[in-house]
Amino acid sequence: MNIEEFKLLRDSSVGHNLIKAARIYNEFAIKTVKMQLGVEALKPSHFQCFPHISFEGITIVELAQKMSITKQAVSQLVSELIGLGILSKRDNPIDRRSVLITFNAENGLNIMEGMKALKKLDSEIESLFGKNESKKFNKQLIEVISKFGEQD
Amino acid sequence: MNIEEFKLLRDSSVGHNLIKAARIYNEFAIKTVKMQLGVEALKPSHFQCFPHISFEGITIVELAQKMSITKQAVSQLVSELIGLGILSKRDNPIDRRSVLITFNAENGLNIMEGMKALKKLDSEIESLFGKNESKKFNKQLIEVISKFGEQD
DNA sequence: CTTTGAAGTCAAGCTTAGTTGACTATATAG
DNA sequence: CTATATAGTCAACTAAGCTTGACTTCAAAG
Repeated sequence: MNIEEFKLLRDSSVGHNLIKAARIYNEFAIKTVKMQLGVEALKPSHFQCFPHISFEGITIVELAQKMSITKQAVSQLVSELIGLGILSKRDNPIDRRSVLITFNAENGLNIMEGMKALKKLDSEIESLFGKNESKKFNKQLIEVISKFGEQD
Repeated sequence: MNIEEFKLLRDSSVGHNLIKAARIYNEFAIKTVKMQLGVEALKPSHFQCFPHISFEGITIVELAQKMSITKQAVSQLVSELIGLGILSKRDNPIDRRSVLITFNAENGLNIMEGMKALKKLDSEIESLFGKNESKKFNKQLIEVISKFGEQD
């Protein structure tokens, strides 16, 4: 392999662009949602919780399993998010040791604004590519996930 | 927005899949290159150096600028990579304060094996999508980067 | 009703990936 | 020749994002 080959490889790598695109998109998304929620203290790690929080509620231990981190770490993240008014906790009627974590209903409007902001980002990708191409792009991402992924 | 809408949004988000695909691909790539290089001590942060290292050589300060971190941090990373036999240092003939960092020529074979392993991953994406679709996918990633990115 | 275990919390410590400040050696402008 | 600036290194510190271990409270099996 000579220098030119190396440069070509380095600059044309799909993998490299995949990682770079994700990093840039993620930074943009965090900035956008923070602005929409008006919560400057929101950290990247907080975002990892959201996809697993349902309106029915989820326990700390279940959340920890889904996020593949310890329940102690989750406990910390959740208490921060409750402090920020984003999540809330209620007793689990069928097991008084555990609690059910949900989005904070009183602050529901803000959450929805945040979700809408994310949706808007998604639709910006859609308008960038066109609807059909955007769907195909998404399908390709899912293929990459199942090709190289083990869990989830 | 009701529960079903929320779930749909959460699971179909292109952005979410972009981030997930990149994370999974990255983990897989690091594992693969580590195996090929036979260097268990290689850390994710080390990978950030490679795209900026040319065969002509680059100084610590230049590398720091490209990576957008301090020269002190780069100095640390580079000395680790030299310790691992991956990079090497030579005097800069036109400025004796600085050094030129290159890939280690004596260990060149291994580096090329690592590069080939990465290239193989790329070609696995290509064979997953087909050549034309793969090119389009790459072009779309570049569009995302320029849409949401500021620097680079 | 006792033992065993699971849910959650508190506190301490760890790793990664940096930053900041002080220093040495060399370059360069005047 | 001197003053100032730049390249690199060393060491100490910081922040994020965890883990580990000890503890309390409740559940559930015998």
